Amino acid sequence: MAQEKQVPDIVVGRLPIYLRALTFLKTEHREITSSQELGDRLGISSAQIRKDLSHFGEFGKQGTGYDIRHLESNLKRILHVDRMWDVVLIGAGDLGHALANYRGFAGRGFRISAVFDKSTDKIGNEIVEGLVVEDVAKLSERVKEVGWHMAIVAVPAEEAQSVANTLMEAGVKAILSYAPISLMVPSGIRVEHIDPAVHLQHLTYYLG
Amino acid sequence: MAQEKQVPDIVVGRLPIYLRALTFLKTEHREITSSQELGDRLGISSAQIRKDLSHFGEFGKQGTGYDIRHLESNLKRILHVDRMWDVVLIGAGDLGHALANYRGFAGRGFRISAVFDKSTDKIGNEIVEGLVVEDVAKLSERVKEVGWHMAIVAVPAEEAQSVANTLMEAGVKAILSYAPISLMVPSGIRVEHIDPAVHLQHLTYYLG
DNA sequence: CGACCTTTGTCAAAGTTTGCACAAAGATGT
DNA sequence: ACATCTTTGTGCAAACTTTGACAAAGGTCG
Repeated sequence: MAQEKQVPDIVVGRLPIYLRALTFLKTEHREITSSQELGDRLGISSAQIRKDLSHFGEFGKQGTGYDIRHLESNLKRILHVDRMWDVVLIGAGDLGHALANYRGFAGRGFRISAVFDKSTDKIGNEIVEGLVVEDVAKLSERVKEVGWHMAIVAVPAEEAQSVANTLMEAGVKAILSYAPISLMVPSGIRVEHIDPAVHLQHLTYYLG
Repeated sequence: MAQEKQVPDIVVGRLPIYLRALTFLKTEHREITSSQELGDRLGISSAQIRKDLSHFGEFGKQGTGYDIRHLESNLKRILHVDRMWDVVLIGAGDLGHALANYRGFAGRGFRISAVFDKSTDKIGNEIVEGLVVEDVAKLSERVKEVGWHMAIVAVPAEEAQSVANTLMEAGVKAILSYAPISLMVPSGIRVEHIDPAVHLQHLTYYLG
């Protein structure tokens, strides 16, 4: 039943979680797992995991479960992270710094390949080995020249929409935004938002 | 219909987004808005916004819309951010640094009130004015003493589960984790995960 | 070999979430 | 004062998502 119909976005959103769990199991030198075990670890029902995976093919073996490396490589293929994506980062503040230095991207398909900021204090600085902060005024030009498809926005709320507009106009198709506003984008462009205060507020609701 | 039945978690999860949008409208010196306008800005249908809010009471006025300050203060009350929450941060790496320095928490109900790390290089450093990194070995003791209810975990994957266990054992009820693993927690404890690679992989699915 | 155990992939049912559509209430403008 | 416009809150139906259950397939072990 490989992708006859469009796969629900909510299912797609769980695949990276499954992939992460498989990579973790590998660090424990495990070779085989089951929907039951994955579900227990992730707090998801085993039926849901089987159903989700069934949208893309048959990866398991009855009576045994899933070969971890096999399922992992299939999920990487499905998510298109069986290649390396160059990502452009806008914002070289504390957060931009943390992202540029984050060691976790490489093993999961991503490389921060350029950093932009508007502050003259930061432009020209080598934020991390081999990565010099460029002037955001050159952003549009450089995106068109290099052809990046993905960007991470780590600028203050006031600047985020205008940076996003520049990126989209220059051809970027997917944005991960850390700015505490909801970016408005036309259909065809995909955005994900990360805002720690939103998550904390979701938690406090239940703290009564 | 104020909270007769339990409100779905998916609805609760949208409230902080609504709250953020209202705060943003205030920066534009707006006083009134409508479900239509909010929906357009957030990419959510107006009916959904009205329905979500109706779980908690009636906040709008027919023919007019919503008074921004009135709805904002109600949402703050509902989410329990009409007070300040002290949050303990574990991990004083680049990310911990960015979080400790983040100016955005204060206006939204949160204050990082202590930082812990295991590295002797970091313990004793003043990570930000008035906030000295403490030894994670003292974490349990200090949490029990002070009684924090919320924590942010910004340590490497290998240490995250054990830090979370310490926190829960010491009485923490809600955790925001930046570690790239799914924390296993008993029911009664709430966890939210932030993992940029997960979001990026969700995006690459659609980049074909 | 055969009995028994495990686990997948899938169907149908149950449960949840969203969106339409509209009455009621309030605004606006002549 | 009235017609017209706007916008809420909600009942209902449609769409979507999750779960339970099970046949089929494969493994284990005496």
